[in-house]
Amino acid sequence: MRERLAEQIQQALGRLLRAAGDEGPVPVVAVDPPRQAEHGDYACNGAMVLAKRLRRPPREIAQDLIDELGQAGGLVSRAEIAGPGFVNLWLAGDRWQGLLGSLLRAGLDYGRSDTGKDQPVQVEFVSANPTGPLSTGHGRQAILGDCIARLLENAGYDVTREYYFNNGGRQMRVLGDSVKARYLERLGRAAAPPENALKDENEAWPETLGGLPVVFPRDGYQGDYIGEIAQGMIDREGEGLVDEPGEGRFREEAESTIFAEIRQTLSALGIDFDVYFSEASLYDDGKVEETIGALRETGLVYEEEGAVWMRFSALGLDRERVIVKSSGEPTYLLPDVAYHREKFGRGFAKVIDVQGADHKDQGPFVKAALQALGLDPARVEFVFHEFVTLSSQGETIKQSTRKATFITVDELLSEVGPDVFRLFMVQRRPESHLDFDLDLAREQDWTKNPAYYLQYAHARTHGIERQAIQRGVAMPAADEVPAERLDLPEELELIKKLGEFPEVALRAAETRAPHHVAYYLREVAGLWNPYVQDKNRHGILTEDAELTAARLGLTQAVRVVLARGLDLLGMAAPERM
RNA sequence: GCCCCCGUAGCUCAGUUGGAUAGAGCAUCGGUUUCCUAAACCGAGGGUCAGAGGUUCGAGUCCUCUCGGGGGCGCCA
Repeated sequence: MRERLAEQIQQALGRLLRAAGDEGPVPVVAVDPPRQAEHGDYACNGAMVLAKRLRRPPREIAQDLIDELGQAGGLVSRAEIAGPGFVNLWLAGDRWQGLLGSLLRAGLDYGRSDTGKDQPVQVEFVSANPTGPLSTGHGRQAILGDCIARLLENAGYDVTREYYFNNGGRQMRVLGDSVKARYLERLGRAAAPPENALKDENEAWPETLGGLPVVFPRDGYQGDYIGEIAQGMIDREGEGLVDEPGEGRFREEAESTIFAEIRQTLSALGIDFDVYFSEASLYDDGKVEETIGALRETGLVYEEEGAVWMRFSALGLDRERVIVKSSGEPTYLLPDVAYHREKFGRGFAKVIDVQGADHKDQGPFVKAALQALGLDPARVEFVFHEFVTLSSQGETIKQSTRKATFITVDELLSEVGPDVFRLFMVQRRPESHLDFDLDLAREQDWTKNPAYYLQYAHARTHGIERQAIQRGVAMPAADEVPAERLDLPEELELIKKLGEFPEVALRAAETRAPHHVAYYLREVAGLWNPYVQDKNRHGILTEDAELTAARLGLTQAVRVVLARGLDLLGMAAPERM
């Protein structure tokens, strides 16, 4: 409806320009729902945009525009000039009610679009290395990535969810060494480092303690889960592994155990990945070697101090980077470039990498390297999200990754459940810091907890239906809703709001910003809940059968939008609570 | 020192890609109601949009500078 109106306006503006002898292109003008309802259903700024080109006052042009627009094919019932030259437009009364019919006919397809037309898109997110349980920051990324994927699917894209994990390199060696150290400690063959030395990097680190060697790495992983993995190995293998290197069985055991737990956590969040991609496979398949070769051909690779560098300054960046260390081991950057080459090879039209703010600096280097390789860097898009803090009683809960005193996703989930978790994690725009208010999240009162507020609004539509059935009234079929009977201001406002859903979903997809959906749902629920509650003025189930059918139709429409919106956020839409 | 993000009500945050009188939740204070879900609904107060310039019909939004917070600037990932 908005498109049709905008089109009419563009054409009218074109006629105005040509009449004034201006053959230039017609500028695209805004046709937006204004903040204030008194300003009409839509407002257009076209007159002000054209003022300079036509060298006439905007209000005069606005009048011409209205004349030219006529009744716009019956779409518009009223048009007014306002303020500096806005044209406020009111749609013909039955247009909104008509919207209700088309919404109901679309049903659960309402709000879908084919913008993506089956284009393959990859969303890569979480990608945490299997060195420990998921932290709240990973949790945010998991929800953000999954919601972006859902939004893209809703827009018709063929989405692949991918998890890239780094299972080579130093971190994994340290992980294996940490487990082995705990293994030896538990067998009485090594001493645990003193607490104060673990907590404070400036404390002395003893070689031996009570006659036993201290083998735990200085930068080892300190979480309790490390000891549990070690204990598991003792239970199964006894002392048979004392001569096994940390890099071997210990590393493997830790990786597989931790990774299984991560997948379990993701599953509890309702997230399924299509592909788990291991960095190691890039080496096994020769992709890393291939990439070095290709980079060398760009002429931007050189050797210095025994390391292999790439001249990124020639690509407009502020410094050079090492791609292969003097030890012969590639840096993180190299397999990352190889990984993106591999992604491109899989034919994705677009590759979206969701990453934490600490990776912000890396994006440009990957893109520059791809460009140097003759690949289109615009096919990669980075979505960076800021960090998460937890607060309670107005105070921030202190967390430290190194000391493993951070709150895990699992711990949080055991308190608040996946739906609350998801909503809280997706309520902020990615580039804002996110303060997770534990007290509000734990709140059971549905009027206070924003997640329950949305879900209850949905459950209420079912509550009304149950009540209707009890009274022998059925929900009306989509084509049998006498929508013209819905003429209360709050009903029209609600219908108008429901009509925004497709635009909101599409915009959220295009801007990779699921929080828009969360805010929109709050608005819908914020209109719907009071409407239902205010039964003194208007019950849903009335003596008037026709009016009741109309209001049940509205109930159904609200249910569709809330159900679809909750689904875009990956939240359950319960029928009762 | 350089780069990126953020700064909006007491608190946590939105702000439709530059539109009209800047919004929501929580908290606070008042009023109504006892219901299709466990109490809900209505209303009020609260703002120099960090600050200063600039761009233009029009700036919370774009540009420059300053201040404050976070992140990054490694042959870590």
